[in-house]
Amino acid sequence: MDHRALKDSLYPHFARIGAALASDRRLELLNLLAQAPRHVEALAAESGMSVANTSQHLQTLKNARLVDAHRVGARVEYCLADESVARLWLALRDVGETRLSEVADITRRLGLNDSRGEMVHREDLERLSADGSILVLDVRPRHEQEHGHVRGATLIPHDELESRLDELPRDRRIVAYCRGHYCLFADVAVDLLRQRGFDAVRLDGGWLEWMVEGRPTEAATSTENA
Amino acid sequence: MDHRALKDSLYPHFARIGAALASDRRLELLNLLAQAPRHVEALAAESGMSVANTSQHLQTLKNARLVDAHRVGARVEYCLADESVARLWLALRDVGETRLSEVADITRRLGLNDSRGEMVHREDLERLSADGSILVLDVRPRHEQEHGHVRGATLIPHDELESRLDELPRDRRIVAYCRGHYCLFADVAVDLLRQRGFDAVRLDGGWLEWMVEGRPTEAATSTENA
DNA sequence: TCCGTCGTCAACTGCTCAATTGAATGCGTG
DNA sequence: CACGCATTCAATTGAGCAGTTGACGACGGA
Repeated sequence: MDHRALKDSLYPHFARIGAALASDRRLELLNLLAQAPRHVEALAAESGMSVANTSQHLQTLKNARLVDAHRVGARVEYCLADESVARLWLALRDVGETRLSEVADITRRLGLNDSRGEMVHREDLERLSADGSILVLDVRPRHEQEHGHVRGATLIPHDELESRLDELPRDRRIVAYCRGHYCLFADVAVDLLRQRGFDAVRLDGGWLEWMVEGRPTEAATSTENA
Repeated sequence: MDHRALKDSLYPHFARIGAALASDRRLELLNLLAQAPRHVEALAAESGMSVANTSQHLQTLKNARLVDAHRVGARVEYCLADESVARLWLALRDVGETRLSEVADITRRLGLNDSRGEMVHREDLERLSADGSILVLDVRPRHEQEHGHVRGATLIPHDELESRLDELPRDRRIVAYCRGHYCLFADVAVDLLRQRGFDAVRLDGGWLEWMVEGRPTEAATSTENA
């Protein structure tokens, strides 16, 4: 039956997506783009690749329809195509975490477990933030904050934190977050804040997990997404 | 900082998983294994590959920790490693459906849209089944049914359906399901049942989607998973 | 309008992977 | 204890991808 033939013609298309995910460089680019759109040169700098190589990988991702590109003045800005792509990347990471022992080893050596006992979970954050018992602190780089952040969060990039401590309250717990599971900005921030006498913990996960779960967000100054 | 180096050493591991997903043959094997465990020869037959080739691809999947293998008598049975792998495969399919126009084209030519207006959604099925207003019918191959099925479903493999129509009620709606989104068993079954005067519709999705969402299931005769 | 900058394309090399064939391994059975 | 079957391994071929270098194209600013 040709139904069979048609159905089998689907798999090569899905395999195209798999092929796009088969390179560590491209996954790194996807991870960066999951935080905020960026132009090629920035992606090259942040990933440590040559511009030409970065461009090639971006073409591959674009052909697999995982990212979109559009010109902004002289530059070309790339962004994640869709929230389903972010979910795919999280699903891939989840399989790696649960199934690849090497990933668990590296995670342990990153010290990501040390503070595990003291994390606030995402489902609790909205309530705690709403009743004013905590302050939510975003310590990601500025342009990622501007592209979108947890609704109501205070925005202080990690490299400005030390000089802006006077903006933070000493009578409330501070919950810091950054890009996501493997990002250390929030851990570093929590360490600093504690040394200075603040009551600080990090959020379980980060912007990526928050957004994919459809929790309330806002961008720059205007509000979106109830 | 070596934190950076450690973090970057994660990506190659995730890319291993991506590489395992980069072949249409392997995705077909994964899709089959997502229904029920199988031995190599059965997988080779169902996928139309040589046994040696099938075995090689299974090794690749096993090295990426996406499937597990264990001996059963003279044979080696392969099964999906984890439910997170099923979620990954669904996430991949979802990106393909929303982003690849070719996939949408093929889906349309499969006629999967024709009956879309008449599908029962998964979140409604439990309720309808519990209060006895419908009968849930599983038309997948027998050994897939035995490995697990929707709790309370009636099990009639598609190739036995015509000869077992007397087991089905004429005073209740029948909701048929099969493997999942791209599987046609349920569509064929619904057509047949309607020709014979039954009130039949198909379920939106199938076993794969049902299981991944954690809905009630049972295996063979014994019950599990509340 | 011309120049400088940003990004892409083309060509090339080294490597990895898919599939085939044929041989070897390991298990259950007689 | 050896035979037979299911599966895996080894070796080979051809195709395809990663990364570099250098040239080209497109846009904004002066």
